[in-house]
Amino acid sequence: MKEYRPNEIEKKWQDIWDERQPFKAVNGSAREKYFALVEFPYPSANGLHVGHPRPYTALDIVSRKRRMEGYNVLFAMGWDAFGLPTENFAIKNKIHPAIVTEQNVNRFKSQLKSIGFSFDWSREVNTTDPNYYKWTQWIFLKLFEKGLAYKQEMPINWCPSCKIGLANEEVVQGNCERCGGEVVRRVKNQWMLKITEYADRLIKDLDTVDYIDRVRTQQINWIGKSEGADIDFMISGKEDKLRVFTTRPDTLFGSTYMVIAAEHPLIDKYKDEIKNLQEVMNYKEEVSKKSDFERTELSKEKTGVEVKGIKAINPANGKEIPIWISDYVLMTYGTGAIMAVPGHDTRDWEFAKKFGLPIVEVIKGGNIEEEAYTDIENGKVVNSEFIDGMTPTEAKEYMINWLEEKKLGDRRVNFKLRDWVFSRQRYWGEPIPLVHCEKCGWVPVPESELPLILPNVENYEPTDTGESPLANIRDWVETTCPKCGGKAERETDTMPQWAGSSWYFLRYTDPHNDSELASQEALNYWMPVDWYNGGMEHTTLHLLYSRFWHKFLYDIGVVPEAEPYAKRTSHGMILGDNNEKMSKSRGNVVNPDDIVNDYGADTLRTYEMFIGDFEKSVPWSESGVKGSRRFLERVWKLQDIMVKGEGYTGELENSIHKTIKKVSEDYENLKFNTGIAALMSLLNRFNDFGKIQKEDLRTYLILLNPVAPHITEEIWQATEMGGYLHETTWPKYDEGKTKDDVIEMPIQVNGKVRGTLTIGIDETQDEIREKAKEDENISRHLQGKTIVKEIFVKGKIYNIVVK
RNA sequence: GCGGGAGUGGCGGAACUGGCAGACGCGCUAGACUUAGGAUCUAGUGUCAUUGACGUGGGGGUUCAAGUCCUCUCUCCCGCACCA
Repeated sequence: MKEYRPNEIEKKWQDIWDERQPFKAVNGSAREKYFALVEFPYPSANGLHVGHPRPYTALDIVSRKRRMEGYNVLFAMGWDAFGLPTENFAIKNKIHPAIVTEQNVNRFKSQLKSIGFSFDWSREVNTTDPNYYKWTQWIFLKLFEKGLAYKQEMPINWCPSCKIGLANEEVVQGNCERCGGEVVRRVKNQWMLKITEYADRLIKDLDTVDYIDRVRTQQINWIGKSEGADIDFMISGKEDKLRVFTTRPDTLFGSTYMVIAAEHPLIDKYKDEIKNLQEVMNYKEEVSKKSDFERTELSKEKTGVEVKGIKAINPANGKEIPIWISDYVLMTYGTGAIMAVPGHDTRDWEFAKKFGLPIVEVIKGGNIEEEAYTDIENGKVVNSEFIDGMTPTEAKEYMINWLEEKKLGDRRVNFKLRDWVFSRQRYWGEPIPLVHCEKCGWVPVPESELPLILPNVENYEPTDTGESPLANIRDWVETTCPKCGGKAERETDTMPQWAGSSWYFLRYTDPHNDSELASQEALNYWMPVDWYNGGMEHTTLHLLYSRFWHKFLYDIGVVPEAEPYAKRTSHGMILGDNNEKMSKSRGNVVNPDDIVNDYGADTLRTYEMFIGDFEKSVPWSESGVKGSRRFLERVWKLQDIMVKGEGYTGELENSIHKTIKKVSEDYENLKFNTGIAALMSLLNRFNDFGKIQKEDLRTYLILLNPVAPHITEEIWQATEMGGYLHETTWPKYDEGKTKDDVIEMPIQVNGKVRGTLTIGIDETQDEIREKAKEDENISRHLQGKTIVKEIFVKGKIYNIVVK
């Protein structure tokens, strides 16, 4: 027998796969389909790192298994290639981002190929390809047409010294990453997408799909539906109202002051009557430097300023209460103003304590001297006139009706979810296909003119006015209005990277279609995605954005299903061997090329699946890699112990059936680590027994094939199993042969194991009790005691309780 | 801070629905083979302790029985909307 040389055999099989195309997905097939999806990567200049292959291998295993089960499988790959790092790299190195992208894609592709994934490469997509982004732009125009895209003043991070807008990531603790100067927030008119219009459906339809719990709950909480009321507080002495949103109208009588966001229009409106306007404006200036995230941090000391000169009236009891501004109230949530109930809200309580504002108890049940009592399930309403004695939940409902009746407010459902800021003042993104005409306003570029090609520029740096680099290309910007033919200017902002990644899986179904984003037949056949695996970090943005777009496409009749993904799972991150996140700066990045060269792709794949719980993050370990290589060496040597014989070896038969069952189930349930462990155990069993027959090996190779496709194909061929392993069918097991007739049952005395008995599966409790009494060790613990209770769980345990 | 998740030997992890904690692998120890060993094979390996006790981040509880359930608590990781 030859030595195991992974580099040779892996190249050999990859060439055979390229030649024979066994992983090609077929459109219009009569076979049942299976659409497996992994998140397509951002092709960075650093190349692949060992974190990438983890999810890819997992769904490659599922895809390979499905093909052997007879499915027509769609498993493809592409490139999410627009984005900031490429642009920054291009600026720094004076290379066009398209060239940088091409280089990176080539590198990624050859790396992925060397690992032997069964992607259908004929369906490769690239978000920066005009034939692709034509349809990204098309979807945007449909959103615009349906009124789901609108312009709004939104803050951006602005570096006054570099004179450019910065991404959040480029702001490090309030300072510019480039020059270190202080970053301020500056408003800019930006394109927004109304994802909030879909908020309710994005929650509700989670019931129709199979997402792992943590993804589901994180999405629900991110959307953050809360039910309550909008309440109007009169401004004292004016015919003007201040509207607040609250989830606790039951505590209205306990509202002793109000807080409005620093940006609230009320301040501007009454600036002549505010006695401490300078102080208020100074505070507003301070707040404008902070992000929402910093502003709402509870741990920090509360800050705020009273707006002197104007007061509000609590509509429940007519009392006059002060108005404050504070950074913990955000203009982006609710109405930008709150009624503060310090007795029953933690942040209000802290604020009131700090500034000496009155705290009134309106729900009995806690000690409001010590802390806010926020329980809505328990307690009784007090000090609240007509709702005294109710439970908070009853009072909430009563108050909402009361407010509506008195025209003091309305029932209101609010979402934490905010609309999607869709504009970027950047070069390397899809141009937004709209032109602005003095007469006609915003007019879409006609569909026939799509794709609107991203023009070449000399300089990719954003302009010092905060516009995108495209704004400098005057002959591109200046155009005519498609509607009236008059002078018009193009939108110069580009789309965020999320745009292209919100629908890429649809393109996989029909990647070369130039008249539709994908044909109806292709979408009807392939959608929805049967299994989508990706990182937890994409749960609230990418996953939600793509569900939103898909629902929109469903509403306009482009896609056949309301939900894009039938099933969503998530993998853990691979950390460096020092247990920290892999990063260039930490110097702990492992390149998969090195592992493939030194140990082989099959070893890399096996190790990544065996490394630990697929759903948890795990540190990389080079010695663990060696262990996986050793395992494959031992698999290779199975050829040495093969003997003549028909069917399974009798003594090994039950173990084989059990392993088929275990491995088949584990591959379906993200339990790749225990699946491989079962294969290792069976290997040990084979070696202990000393000889195996052809059929034993045959089944073994099929079970291992999805994890280690090259070595198994090679052994398959070397042992003349016939045909190709990738063309064979997945083995079946006989349930009866997975069960043992005789088991080792632990016998406990007072809950402690005092011995194990070998018993037949059908033996009765009485029989086992007698056996237990005969056992030396067990009987010693029963000696001189009386049996007070016996617990017998058939096939599991027997516990004798004595006194 | 808010939202989500995780803590089990020296290390990665396993444990179905509450039923023998530590499968499988790494590492380590001893032995065999070998000119050699960072190769391979064999045996052992939770801790302490002479037949037993202790042991799943920590405290309390429920139960015949708890890694698993309840309660309080500590630590770490992910996300927070312009990184993808």
